[in-house]
Amino acid sequence: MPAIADVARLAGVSKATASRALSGRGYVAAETRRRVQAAAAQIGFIASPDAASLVTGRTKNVGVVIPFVNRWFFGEVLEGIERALLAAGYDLTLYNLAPVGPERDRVFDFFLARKRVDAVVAVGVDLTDREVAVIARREKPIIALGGTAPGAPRLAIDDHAAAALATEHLLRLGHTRIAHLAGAGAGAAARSVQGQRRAGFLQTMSEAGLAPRGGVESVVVESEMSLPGGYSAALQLLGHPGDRPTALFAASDEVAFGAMRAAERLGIPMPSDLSIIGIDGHEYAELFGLTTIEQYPGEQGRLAVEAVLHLLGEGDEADPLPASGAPLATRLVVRSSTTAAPR
Amino acid sequence: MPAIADVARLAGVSKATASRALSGRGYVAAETRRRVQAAAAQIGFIASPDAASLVTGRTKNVGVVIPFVNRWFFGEVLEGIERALLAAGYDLTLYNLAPVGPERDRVFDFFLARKRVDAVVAVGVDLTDREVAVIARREKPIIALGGTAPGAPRLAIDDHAAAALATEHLLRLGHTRIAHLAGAGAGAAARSVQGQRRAGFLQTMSEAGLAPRGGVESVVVESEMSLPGGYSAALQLLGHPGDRPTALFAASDEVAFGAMRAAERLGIPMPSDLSIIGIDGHEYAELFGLTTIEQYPGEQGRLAVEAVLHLLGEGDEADPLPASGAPLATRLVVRSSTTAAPR
DNA sequence: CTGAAAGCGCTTACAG
DNA sequence: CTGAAAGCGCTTACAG
Repeated sequence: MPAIADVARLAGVSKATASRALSGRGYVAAETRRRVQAAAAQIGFIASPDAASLVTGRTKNVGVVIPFVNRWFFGEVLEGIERALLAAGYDLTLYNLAPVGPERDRVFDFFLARKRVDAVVAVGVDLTDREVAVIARREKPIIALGGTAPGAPRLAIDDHAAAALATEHLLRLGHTRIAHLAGAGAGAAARSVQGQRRAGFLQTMSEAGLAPRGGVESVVVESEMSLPGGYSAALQLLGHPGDRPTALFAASDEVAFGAMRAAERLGIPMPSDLSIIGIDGHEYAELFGLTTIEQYPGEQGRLAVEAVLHLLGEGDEADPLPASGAPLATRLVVRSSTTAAPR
Repeated sequence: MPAIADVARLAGVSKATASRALSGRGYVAAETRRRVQAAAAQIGFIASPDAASLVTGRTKNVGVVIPFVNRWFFGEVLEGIERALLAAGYDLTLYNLAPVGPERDRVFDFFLARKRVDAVVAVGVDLTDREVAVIARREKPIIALGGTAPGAPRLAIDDHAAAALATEHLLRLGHTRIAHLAGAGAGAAARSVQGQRRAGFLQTMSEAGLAPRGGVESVVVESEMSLPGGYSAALQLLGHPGDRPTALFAASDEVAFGAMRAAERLGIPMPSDLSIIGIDGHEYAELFGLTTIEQYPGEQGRLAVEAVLHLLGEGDEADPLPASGAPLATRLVVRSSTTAAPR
């Protein structure tokens, strides 16, 4: 492995000059720079990032904390982050951790407590004060995407508004018996993504004078935010004899797909007897004719990286923190899964 | 940020002793070790991995090259790798790169050419000789999982055998008009995963005396290995008037789901008029009643890490390279999507 | 069992 | 514009 000393020797300059010529920082005569670059290319020199980190204090590495990799939203976000980071010459260190458990503590107390990353972006996870403190103590910026991190900049869609919009869409179609397939923990964690969606639904319903007679539990069913989760929740909800809802607002498209599957299984004609709307804009949504509130996780990942780089002082210092404050883009896309309420 | 010198001072020992006490390498009196550990804990010292790498030459970091994150197989593998790496105290640096393109070159010529990772595991990607050489020159071991890397240890299921088994299953059910929904490039890249599956299908068919009259193109359709890919390929295949196949062997479960969707759309009753089998054991397979050849990507990821750690000399040197040579586990799981051929 | 010294491969003031 | 020197934070022979 050639070191910078080898380059310097070959180019007939000092290590300092070689370093300046290669990094582009500091003055170097054009001719000298060319000679150094040629020498580096000739022996295949590539600077050791670890050695550089040691003195600059910058690792050019960003940690990404994410609970899933194999759910559409998370996978898209991750790909978006990776693409943007790579383009900026940064590495991505992945911390894929279960929502709770000993692994999570280990990631925060050991992995992220070291000086291996310059910043962390937390995707779809609610960080505790303690977890934020661990990272803040190392003076590393945090960006929360989707989830929450107390005191950290947050990039997210307005989940409450998205849920309200989805619910409005169903109301306008004349539905009154509407149920919500919520994410697990929606009732308990009010500020979480699933909590906000549930709240947006309930508020819109009650503003329409449709407070549920049987209590909230009669119109909100929680399940894992996945296709199988939606399937089993919908199976219970729709299979129960009695006042079956005519419309379902699913907390995610994957949950909606599961619900569609359950309705098929139960022989409920769609959309005539059952309308379904989701949130996400999943890549399969078009194929399944699912009406949904689209969001753009790949782009969200890119924005998160932009914010991170800004916080790290890369690029134009003058620019404000991108997307700070304003909620991220969403769009209602109406397809065949929603129609007028049966009469 | 406390450094090891701070710990040493507080514990009243030298940096060398502090280092030995904390790392567990070298002799340290039990009492001294306790004192050092207490001091480290007191000031929240955690060794800088970069500084350690510089002298040990080990980064405790593994690079993962993977073309997708958001396809079931790849997502599962990634989670399996991450879990195993974390457990071993290693970081995972993600290189999610498009199958071809300038980004790919950049990853190999810059990112992986540096001394930032100890090893790389390449998932579902066929590395060129040049790419392997870049990494080998840095003396970093490579493990290929699913794809191929010339000269590197390979972990994979026997794709040819899996395809043969799937085809056999359909043949035994009396099907003779069987088509294969292959992955893109299956015909061109014989040694790739999709190429092997295609070959296994064709060989089994011809051994059964069922060489296609219309040429290979009449029974093999290539598409992207995704649900939408399978959908559009199957739509073409099944929508065409004439001798419609009675069974489909899809190169992956996601392709199979797409085909099921296409059949529904075309009003073809399943499984009575059309049997479908896939490969993967996708988490949705059970829900959709899909017969498939299961594989276990999470476990495969774990095995890949085991192999990497072994190559890096961690753990028992005596153990042989895990799973070297022998193909990884698969299992035929019969569900409702396959049945006897219509007569 | 412990410490002083050297060194891993860079970059950055500081002189000149 | 360039070089000598110091130093980032560790670990590892080498003495003792």
